[in-house]
Amino acid sequence: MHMQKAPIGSIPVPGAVKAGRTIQLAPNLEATGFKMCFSRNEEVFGEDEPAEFVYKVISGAVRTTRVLHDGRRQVGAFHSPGDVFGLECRENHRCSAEAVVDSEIALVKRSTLEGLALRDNAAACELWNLTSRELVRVEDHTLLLARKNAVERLATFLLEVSARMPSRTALELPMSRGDIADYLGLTIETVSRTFSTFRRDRAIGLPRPEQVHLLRRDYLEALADGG
Amino acid sequence: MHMQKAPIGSIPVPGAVKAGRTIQLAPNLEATGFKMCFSRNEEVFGEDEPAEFVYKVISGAVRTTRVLHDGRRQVGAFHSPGDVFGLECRENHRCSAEAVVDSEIALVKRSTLEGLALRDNAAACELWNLTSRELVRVEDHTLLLARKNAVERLATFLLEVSARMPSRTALELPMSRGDIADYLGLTIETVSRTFSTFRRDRAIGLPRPEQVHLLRRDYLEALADGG
DNA sequence: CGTCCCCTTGAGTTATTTCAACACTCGTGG
DNA sequence: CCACGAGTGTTGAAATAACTCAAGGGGACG
Repeated sequence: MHMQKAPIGSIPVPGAVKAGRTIQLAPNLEATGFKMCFSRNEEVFGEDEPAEFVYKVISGAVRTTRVLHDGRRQVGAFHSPGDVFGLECRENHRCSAEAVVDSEIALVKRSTLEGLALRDNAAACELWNLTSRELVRVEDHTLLLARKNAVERLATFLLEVSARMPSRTALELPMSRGDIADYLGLTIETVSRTFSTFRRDRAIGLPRPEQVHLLRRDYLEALADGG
Repeated sequence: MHMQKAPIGSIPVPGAVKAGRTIQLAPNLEATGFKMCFSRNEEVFGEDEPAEFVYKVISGAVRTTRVLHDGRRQVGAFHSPGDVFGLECRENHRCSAEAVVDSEIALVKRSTLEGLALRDNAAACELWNLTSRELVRVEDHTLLLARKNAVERLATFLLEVSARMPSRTALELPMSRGDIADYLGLTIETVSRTFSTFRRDRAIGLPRPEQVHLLRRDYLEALADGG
């Protein structure tokens, strides 16, 4: 729909779009594409829009979301630099995607990839791999949503973020409490209260809402595994 | 582990294993495999076991489950005749699978499929497709688990089952209330009470616990979509 | 006929949500 | 420089959806 319009109209830095670049989506998967910049909370693509591109986070962070009719929202995933997202088997996107903070994102035409997959067997396997890994992540998340309580969910979340960070103990959370709540199937208040519980128990340091220090990783790990 | 032992030792009907059959896993994906019979609640494969085979339900029904350390269980999926399951990108299974009722299941060696995927591009795309469709299903399920209440969850479940049934209004549920509860992230009691609520509201008929008649599909659909 | 298993129902409990108030940060403009 | 307002996060108190515990019903089966 506005695939062509909104993103281009929203580039914070002129000249941020550079066509003809080679984008590496996976170890054995390169394709021609371009980069774009998205500002905080800007939509990368919307639910039900034609899935024309596949995306990769270069810098920043992206969330994918879905909403029920009455506005209840779910955040399906947070994507960090290096992550591929928007890879669909349907013609239309099944979720929307927004930049959590100002982000640089690489785009590759979906038709380019499909053509590649038909010719190049290694490419097809890489695409399968990307989808498989996403499936693993989502399945882990369903276990969290189905059977873990608030404390266990937040502990799992913090360790998940930590695993994708350069520093494993000093976390910088780019997303808001609301985003975390919608990711974990909780409310903002419960997330906030649980952060406070962890701080009171000296499991984390919380100098600022977005800065988390993991003081007792073992404590969080025990919680995350549901014991 | 007991991939070789337990299944073979558990065939209810002698001669149920027939080697050398051609199994059709998808429209353009056939491979040599064999069929086996599993009795009610018998394990098809266990969590963390080497993923040696890929499976397809011929008749009956299969559930995949995962458990937390303290025994809390989640049912990740119910598989009906025609469904492929156990297709993993890791070396080991990430969940266990059990027959919900006496079931006939086709097995294909994973290595056979991988060899096929490397040679045949159409086959690789079919495998990717299978994984993608599973991802779609699991993502829908996370929205249910994250943001729907008990009534909406059960309404969604009934419509989901109905969509895969020959008769769309007279459902025969092969799984127990406990299985449904673990699939929907609820307790047995809540599932049972919600069934009763639907019956009281004349949305379903419930002559026996496992027989459900959808009397007011529109009513259930409105609930399932969260409005 | 008794036992086992599953399902249902009731009553009381609890984790989480809801509603409400307040604190903090950060621009903006007087 | 300070006042102001918007946005975000925290905390308290009350409400509630779902859970837990407990009892009883109904088939299936030996």
